[in-house]
Amino acid sequence: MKKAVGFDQKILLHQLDFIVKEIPFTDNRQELYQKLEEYLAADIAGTKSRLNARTIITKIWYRVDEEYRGLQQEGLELYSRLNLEERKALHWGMILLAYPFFADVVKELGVSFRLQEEVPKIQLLRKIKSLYGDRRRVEVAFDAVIASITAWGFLASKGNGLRQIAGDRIQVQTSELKRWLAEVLLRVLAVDYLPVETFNEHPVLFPFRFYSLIEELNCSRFNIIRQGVNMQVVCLR
DNA sequence: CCCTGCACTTCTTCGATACA
DNA sequence: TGTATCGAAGAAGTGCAGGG
Repeated sequence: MKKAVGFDQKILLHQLDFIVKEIPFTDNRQELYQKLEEYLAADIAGTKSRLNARTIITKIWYRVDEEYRGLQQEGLELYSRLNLEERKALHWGMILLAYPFFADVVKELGVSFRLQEEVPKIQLLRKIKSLYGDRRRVEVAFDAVIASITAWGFLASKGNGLRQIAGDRIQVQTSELKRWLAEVLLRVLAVDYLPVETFNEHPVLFPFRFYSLIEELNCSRFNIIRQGVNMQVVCLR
């Protein structure tokens, strides 16, 4: 059982913002890597660590899997029209697609936060290790994910516990973003359909909240199917 | 002392180029 | 046109320093 983890460095939002802004103005890979290298030099002193961070950042937004190219393009276009908070949701979605490890960690966080306000870090790590193996690597990556989410303002550490920053669930209002995130969720979970309520409550998206999602999903992109008396299911067309 | 975060080293994969 | 080779980039593994 050796699943890839990959996400092993703390990543900051402004670094992700940077690459999103640069991609449209950059012709080739080398040029982009060069720009990113210079930009990261301000944050990260060690050469190798900087390369690691660059690897992660480019995997999220630039070296996107073939099957997610559409979502990537759409994301890049959406970016400039969103406010700071909603941009976080955009980055979040792209990371979920790029790093299953990240998705697993935030899912466990989301699940735990449903039950309790504060989650012991050790307990969470144990759970992740059960999925990825008991390796030092898993610890390093786990910390990287936690540190990143904390830096983005979603988490606070308190002793050995992690708590969600209360009342700070980001409201996703932009219609296109709601649809975009809905598709991301379907892809990340690798399912064809989901009950409507699930979108708002899914642990993988625990820092975000959608309003009046049903209207948004009633569009050319999705099919809404009624199942039984009061169950509606959403699937991609 | 140990834990945490950062950095360095090693192994693997991928892609470009050259040559048959 | 197909394949061998080589270098660059990615991912994992290991080491180490600083702070509690």
